[in-house]
Amino acid sequence: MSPATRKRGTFRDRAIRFAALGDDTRLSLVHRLSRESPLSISSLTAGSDVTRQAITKHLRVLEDAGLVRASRAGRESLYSLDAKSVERARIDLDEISRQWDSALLRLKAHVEK
Amino acid sequence: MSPATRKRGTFRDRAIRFAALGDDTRLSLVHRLSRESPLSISSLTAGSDVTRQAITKHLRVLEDAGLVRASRAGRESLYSLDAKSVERARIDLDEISRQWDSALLRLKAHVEK
DNA sequence: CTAATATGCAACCATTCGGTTGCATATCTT
DNA sequence: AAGATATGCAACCGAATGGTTGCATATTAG
Repeated sequence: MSPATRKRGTFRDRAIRFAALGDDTRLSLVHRLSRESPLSISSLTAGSDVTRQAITKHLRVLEDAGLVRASRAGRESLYSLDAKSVERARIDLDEISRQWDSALLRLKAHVEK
Repeated sequence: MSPATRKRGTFRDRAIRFAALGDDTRLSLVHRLSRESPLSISSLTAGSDVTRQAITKHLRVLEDAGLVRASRAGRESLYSLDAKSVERARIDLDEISRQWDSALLRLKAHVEK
């Protein structure tokens, strides 16, 4: 199933995003791309302690999660952050917080009754 | 290193939180706990399609990431969401978004100059 | 007391993951 | 054209993951 045809909002889809962020190398890539985009695979590899191939794989994971987009420019592959996808992850966390808050309110009301 | 003594804010620490959320079974546990806490392992297992042992392991992962806290009540282990930890994850995403926004502003300023 | 319930511990298994190395290919640069 | 640079592809490897089953133990209910 492609990202486009895949139904939105299942736990799996959301989990894939979080899983992509759930590795320190990838998280550091996301941070770099949030400060400067686009960046090539080589420049992303420079300043990392792993191989270019490892970085390539990580970028692929981020891309599959929709957190990052790639475009070819000559011999370089340039990666940019997809801010929308980061926002989607944030919204997921917001939902959890909201449900928690309202659960607390219900509990409080129940205790006071 | 215990969660308390571990230095805050490294990519690894943040990544561990996201990694804990990066599994659909665990994400669904977090969702349930955000609506109703505390819940026992048994009740969390009911309504899931995996074994109690699997759930136990997942809860342990969530607990190690600080997203959830356990307490014993008689023969039951009761798990609650730790809202602070969810908030911390949200803050991490906010930081990424903010850096992205300011990078965009810098780019815009540069182009207009 | 006895049976049922709730959990813990440990071993085991297949798959995924993060990483490497080696080689091929495409695109500049000179 | 030739060399340097940037990337892609594939095989391989050890460790971590997600899951199971079997058995032991503790607590509560009848």
